[in-house]
Amino acid sequence: MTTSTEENYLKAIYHLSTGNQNSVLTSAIAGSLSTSAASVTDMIKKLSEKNMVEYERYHGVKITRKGEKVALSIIRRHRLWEVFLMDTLKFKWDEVHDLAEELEHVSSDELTKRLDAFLGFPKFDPHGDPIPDTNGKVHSNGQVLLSEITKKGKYILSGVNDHSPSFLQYLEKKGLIPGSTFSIVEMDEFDNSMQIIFSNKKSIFISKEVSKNLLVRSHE
Amino acid sequence: MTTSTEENYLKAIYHLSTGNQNSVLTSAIAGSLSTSAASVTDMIKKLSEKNMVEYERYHGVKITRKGEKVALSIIRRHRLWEVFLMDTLKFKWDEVHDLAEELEHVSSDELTKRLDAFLGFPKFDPHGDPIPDTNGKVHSNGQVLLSEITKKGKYILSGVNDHSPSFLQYLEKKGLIPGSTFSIVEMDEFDNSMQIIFSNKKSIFISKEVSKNLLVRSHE
DNA sequence: TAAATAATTTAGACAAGTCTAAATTATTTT
DNA sequence: AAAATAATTTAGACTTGTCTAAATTATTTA
Repeated sequence: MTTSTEENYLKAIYHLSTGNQNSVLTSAIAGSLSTSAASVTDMIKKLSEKNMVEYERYHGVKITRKGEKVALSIIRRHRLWEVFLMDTLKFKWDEVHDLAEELEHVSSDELTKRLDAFLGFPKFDPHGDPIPDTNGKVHSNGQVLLSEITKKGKYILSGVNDHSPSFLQYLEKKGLIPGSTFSIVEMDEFDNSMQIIFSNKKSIFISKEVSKNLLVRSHE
Repeated sequence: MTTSTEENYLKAIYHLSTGNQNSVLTSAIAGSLSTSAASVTDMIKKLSEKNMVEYERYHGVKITRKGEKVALSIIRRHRLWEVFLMDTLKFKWDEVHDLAEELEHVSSDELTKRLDAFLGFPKFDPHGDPIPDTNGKVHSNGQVLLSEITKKGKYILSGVNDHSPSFLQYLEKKGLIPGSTFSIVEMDEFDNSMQIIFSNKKSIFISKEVSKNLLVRSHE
């Protein structure tokens, strides 16, 4: 089986892999998990032994299908618990991430199955991120990073990539909540900032720092 | 703070203490946690450093008020999760113990508080055991071990001390579910077995092995 | 009460996961 | 393409929790 620690490494590697065809570098994993590069190297060897990742010395790792399945099952649990914490226990969206981080490691497929049923088989978590299904498939959902978008138009905020309370509180203050729709008014080539306008005519500026953590879908 | 392992030791020591004024012996803890006496000695020293137990070499430990508070807060979480698993997720009563054993270590007082409110502030878990309140008080509830009872009469099954699936399944088969009422018909001095009869006239024998794991209250 | 037995503790080792500092390999700069 | 810099790995150590085997202390038996 997998330990909680292994699961956290696999999640991090999975997240760093998406959108990105290349190998995931040791330093990226270390940064993401706030640990040392040396520790990452040790764990990578262990995961490689278990065929969860393909490891090439000095060149990072690629997650295997087996490792990806483990990662997706943890992400599935995480997002279901987030729905539970918000919908059932009425936590706020910036409070659920850390708790879900603990609950996701309770290892019972039956529990996950029943929780899913109780919640009414939700397809997205409170941050708008899709919940992988039992077979480890994600409804990719046409999501793109706002920072990658090149043409103006109407978009809907469908998810976030940074789940820290401070970021979520910032978004809320600005009116950027999953499901909110807006149009891009202007994009600045130099600093990659953009100006957007909501349906209520309120307009705000968004820096690259922010837009690279926002997932959006085209709206009509 | 306390680790999951420390919490499990404190729970075990607390349970072994109740009803029993004496010190808890190393071997009893080792038996209860299926670990070696040597490991118990090591952990006891650590808990003693933290003033969770009073330790006297070769003579076992007594739990302190501080240690007891930690134990009761874990037991509170455990029993609330059991209620959640049965009432909300529809697990059977012999399936909830092991899951609650994992969930109880998720450390958030806010989570416990909201779970409690969501469940409607239950006072007993599905096995009939009382749920300690936030201040670490247990409504002792007049419970006595069936094996300690000396006079015949009517009793109500209010809890169990063995939460293993096999024991619970055995009880269910015999009709012994929390809340069931029965009268003691006969008590055998030699092997400490007894015969009881339910209100529906069905009668069964109960061995000492079983009665020492059943908690009852006098019924009128 | 002395000998035998049982319980407990100590000593030394191991596994998982972590760290810092030093050595190695890649990459970038000039 | 060699030198400088950056990234990665190795070496060795530490912590938590565990174990077995040996030594010590308590308890029981005769």
